[in-house]
Amino acid sequence: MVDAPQQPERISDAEHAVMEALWDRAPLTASEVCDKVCDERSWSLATVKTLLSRLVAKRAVVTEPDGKRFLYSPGIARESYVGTESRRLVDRLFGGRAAPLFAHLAQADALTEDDIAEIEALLKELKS
Amino acid sequence: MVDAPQQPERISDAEHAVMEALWDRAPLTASEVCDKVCDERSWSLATVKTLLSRLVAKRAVVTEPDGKRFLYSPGIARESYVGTESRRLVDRLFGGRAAPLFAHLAQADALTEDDIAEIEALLKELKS
DNA sequence: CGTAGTCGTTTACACATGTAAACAGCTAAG
DNA sequence: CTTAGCTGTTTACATGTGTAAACGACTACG
Repeated sequence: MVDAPQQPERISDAEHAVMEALWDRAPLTASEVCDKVCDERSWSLATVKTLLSRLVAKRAVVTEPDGKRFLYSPGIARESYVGTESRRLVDRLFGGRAAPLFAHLAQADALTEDDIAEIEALLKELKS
Repeated sequence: MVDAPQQPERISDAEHAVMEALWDRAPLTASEVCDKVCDERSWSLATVKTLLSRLVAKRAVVTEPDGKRFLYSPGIARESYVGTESRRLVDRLFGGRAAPLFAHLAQADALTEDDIAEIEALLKELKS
């Protein structure tokens, strides 16, 4: 084990868009990834290739050879990424407590009727 | 009005630490800010001065002359910053909906008993 | 009156990020 | 066989960020 712990390296905004494409469907080739993201963000294929390389370097994306080219797949679960990022925000802005975040969203009218209903349901489940 | 809309410029991680100091108490001099943050992050006064300048440039911090030096105060409300950042996260990771964020926190055991109780109370209030 | 300390400002420099062109290798079509 | 078209890799360059030293102005102590 030369490489053991490997705390998750930070994924940038642009890189994140690429990850989303791969989380949605994988494995994909570089140009397939581009097809999925390039119109939205108006990137060139070159840009996507750079981002993919960087993600591979960070081990956030893994490759598998397919003939002469590569197929790219996520190297980390979306769950895990979302977890780290949410935790980061809650720690930085709400002292690590989730309730103040919730309070803030409520106060900012960021909660729809549906949100409220769903959260209520989840709460009920948590107490069972 | 030369300058009207001014969408909030991004505040970096290090800058954020300085903002927290000023949100906690203001106005402060540069070295007072340093006193509050420099041990935690082991920064030099020089670093704090740089961060303050950048924040002033971004208009996230405002200055008021006090004799020969400046007193620094937040130029944006913490509320507002927290709002933007929370929104960013919810948009990027949860499709703009708050319920999935909540679901995620619940599933990741990031909710304490107290959180749950508080959220329940808030929900009750929302429905009144 | 010099000089040590304290301000804010300028300059510095390495690394991250956004964005992409250039290049080298290979394959498929003429 | 040449060449157009894909690959992935290398190189590029501007801007942002973390971190700080250097500098110039001023004040207060000796």
